[in-house]
Amino acid sequence: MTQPVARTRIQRKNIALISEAALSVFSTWGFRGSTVDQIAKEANLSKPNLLYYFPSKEAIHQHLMSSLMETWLDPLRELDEKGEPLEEILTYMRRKLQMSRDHPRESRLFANEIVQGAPRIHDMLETELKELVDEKARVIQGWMADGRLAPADPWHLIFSIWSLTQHYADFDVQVKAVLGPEKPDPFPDAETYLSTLFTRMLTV
Amino acid sequence: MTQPVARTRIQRKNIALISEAALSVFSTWGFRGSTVDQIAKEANLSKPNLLYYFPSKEAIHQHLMSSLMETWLDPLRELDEKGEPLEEILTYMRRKLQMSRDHPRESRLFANEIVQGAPRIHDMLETELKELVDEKARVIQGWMADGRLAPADPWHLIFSIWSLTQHYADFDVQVKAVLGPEKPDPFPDAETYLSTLFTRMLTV
DNA sequence: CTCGCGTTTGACCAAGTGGTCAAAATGAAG
DNA sequence: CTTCATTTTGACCACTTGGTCAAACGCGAG
Repeated sequence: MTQPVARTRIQRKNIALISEAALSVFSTWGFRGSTVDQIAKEANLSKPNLLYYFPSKEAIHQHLMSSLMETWLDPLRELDEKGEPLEEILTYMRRKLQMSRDHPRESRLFANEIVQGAPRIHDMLETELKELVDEKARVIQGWMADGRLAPADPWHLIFSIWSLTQHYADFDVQVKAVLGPEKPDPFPDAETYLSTLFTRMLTV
Repeated sequence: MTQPVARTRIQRKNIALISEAALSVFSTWGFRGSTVDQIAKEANLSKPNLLYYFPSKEAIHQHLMSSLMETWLDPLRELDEKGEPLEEILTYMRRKLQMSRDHPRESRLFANEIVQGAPRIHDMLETELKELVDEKARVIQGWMADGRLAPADPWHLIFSIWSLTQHYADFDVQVKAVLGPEKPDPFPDAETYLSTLFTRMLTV
């Protein structure tokens, strides 16, 4: 399944260049709205040269998606059954918010893909993602059953963390337009607001 | 500014047909990912015939966006200073959730546009949208100052209502994939969850 | 019935699309 | 400094794209 990683220095460098460029382009225009020329130009490579490293536009996108799915799910994986429940969930929320701040392009790449029906990652959602969410939802359910968190649907709780945190990356233009130029960085306020929200929601 | 409305029966019918088709196509593929051919086929018109009613792909998109922006903001406009605060906000949330259920394509159309940097509606966001949000945020701020709602940043409160409700339209594929086939309609649970969330958040 | 205006269309175009290929340039190992 | 595999490129291709246009169609008022 997994191909042997790039050997030569040049290969490593160019594959990294292409990934970077493709991330920018795909996250801005979506798959169908992006062109190989755009990606090549952004990576400072000629189009045939780019296609020497990846056989097709599809392949670039697949490469990006699978290498990103890993890191994207990491924060949820770290949610620890043995930790203090509220603190675990607040930490998860903060990690996700941090990712929206530090990796907005990655967030938008997923957003684009999913809004447009996730044709290229639908399987991953139904297997890998579903299994992880189900597992963690049951952990949260356990905490609630033990009276350590106020009761609520744990699946929708997870959805709400995703939607609230990713909103600040995916809809960043809208957030900035509404808050205006005197509030160029919404993240500090967002963190305060979201901490309050989930604390009030989950405190017994 | 506003063109005289369609005169003949045929014009009305075809403009409606095109709008319908364009909504489906644009909301699924984004602006750059959509083609005039697709829209024409979806509307059962030939491409030149479609371009007889709208001068360009851009024009169709603009027409859609401006006629939608209206209805999209209506629920927020109805938030009434004189009403019972918590009830007003819960009603707003429910209306937005209802729109996600009943008009997911409209929601995705906006999502696509904004995720991709809102190049065609940026002005509207900074003027029309910002003014409305500022106005309503100050109303909410007043309620909080009067001790009728628990304190919280009203702008981020509005963002959170948007993000949470639209999530069920925009990321519907993901939600359905995670919940699995035995839970084909997430909306009833979503409404319960969100009602609880905002009640706990805002009750003094 | 027929005339004119609104409507529809097939054929067409230039530009852009994803992708190929043979040939040229370049690097690293001996 | 040679040699050979790796890397890079210009030219090219078939197809799709947004958009045009002249000609044909058809509906309703007189």
